[in-house]
Amino acid sequence: MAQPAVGSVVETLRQRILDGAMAPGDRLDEVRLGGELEVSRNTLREAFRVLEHEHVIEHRPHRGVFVRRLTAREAREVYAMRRLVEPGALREAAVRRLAAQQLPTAEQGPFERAWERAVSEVVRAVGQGQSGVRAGDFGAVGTANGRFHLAVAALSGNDVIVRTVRQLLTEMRLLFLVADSARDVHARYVEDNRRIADLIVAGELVRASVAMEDYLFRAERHLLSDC
Amino acid sequence: MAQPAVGSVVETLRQRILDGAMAPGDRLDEVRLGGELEVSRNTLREAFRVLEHEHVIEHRPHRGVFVRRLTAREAREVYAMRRLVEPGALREAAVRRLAAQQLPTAEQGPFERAWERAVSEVVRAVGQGQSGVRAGDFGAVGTANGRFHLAVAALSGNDVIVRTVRQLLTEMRLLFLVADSARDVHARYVEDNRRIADLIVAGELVRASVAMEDYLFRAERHLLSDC
DNA sequence: TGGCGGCATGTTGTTGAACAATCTTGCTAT
DNA sequence: ATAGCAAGATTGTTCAACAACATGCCGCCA
Repeated sequence: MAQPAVGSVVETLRQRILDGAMAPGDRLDEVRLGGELEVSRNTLREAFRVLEHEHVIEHRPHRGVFVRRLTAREAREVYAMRRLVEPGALREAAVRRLAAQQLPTAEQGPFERAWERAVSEVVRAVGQGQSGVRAGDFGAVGTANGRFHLAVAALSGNDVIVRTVRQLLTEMRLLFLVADSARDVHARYVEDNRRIADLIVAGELVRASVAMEDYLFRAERHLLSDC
Repeated sequence: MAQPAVGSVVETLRQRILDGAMAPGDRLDEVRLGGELEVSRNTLREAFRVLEHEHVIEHRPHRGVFVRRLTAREAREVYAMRRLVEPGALREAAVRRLAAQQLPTAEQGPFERAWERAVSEVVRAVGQGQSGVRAGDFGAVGTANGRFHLAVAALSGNDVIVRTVRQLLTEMRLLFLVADSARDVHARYVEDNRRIADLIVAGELVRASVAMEDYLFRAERHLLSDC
């Protein structure tokens, strides 16, 4: 019991589902899964409660839990939400930076170091996406894309925003499981990510915000065109 | 077992906590609470997992679960998020209405009816707030305020937005448990709610969006001035 | 007197078996 | 073919037990 069991069960199941090991609509049998993961039904059920609240699974009383199946409508809703939060996070980052410049010079150093670290994570995610495209590894491209958007959200310095974006990105992965275009939809936008990252590095955060909104509009149209 | 037990335990505990029956920092003892609510420890633990994910309680491994204590920083973060989402929901509502006007006339009727219902819920919440103020019932004012903001979010027609706002409002109630100004902070803004509702009724959704953002800025300053 | 290690105690973490409640399936009788 | 029913399977919940961990107390040593 190095790590509490429920936590690792949650991680295992989430990864299995988001990696496509189980298809949307599949039922998760308590006794079978319990035997497979070597945990009791009670522990498994605690994990189910967490995943249900993450919207990864759906709980139908007395019927079991199922891998969530997202509708086209939900896809539109998630994108609409992302258009509010992600560009907003960049505007938040902009005012945060402005505010930092009016701090006593003693406190500007630590802030600047934290800022550079956050920006470098954005740049790193873009790099991973690019090398993923070159290697033809679309799974890696998808992972890198998630890291990019999470890193951008983190620029806001706002944990509430970050955890909301993380939630939305999880639901996006659920979406890509059923979308035919999932294979190349990420790859197609690696260049967009780079452009946004360039603006961030240049300190042009408001322009980055606009570019992000534009990207989200196009990505939504692209994805919804085939599902 | 008319209703599955876990669900009602979650509701009971959430209500108890948000009504102030337990103070932030209090520990929730598994065996004591289990005896009190007449459920087993396992059932109670499932409920804890849900409430933890709602950020109502905090789980410290091997130590127990505690009523969440929000910091001033988290308060700022929640307000920053609300400033992104709630005005955004009103802008979403604006484009949704514009789009509906270009629908075939056959489908405009149902949309218009649903819209009127949603608007009337906003107006009703304002009325409840006003009568709460007249009666001096601050608890009712707080409840009405929550209903108002949730109803405004619902105008977007976006469930993802609605559930995010619901989550944020829950955390707000946790905030008001410790803020001295909680008593009158809601009452002070009932007039703001009415003004926003008037704009919504008049179809001036973009102006309502701006008024909402302004309101959230002032409410944040007011609340943070004493905590 | 003032820490410091270590045991006693209480609480959480997890299990497995048990049973009730509910859903599903397939059969039967019409 | 279909309505209704019986049998089987699965979920919902409880209980008792024990392992793992945290905390506080007590005496020990300096």
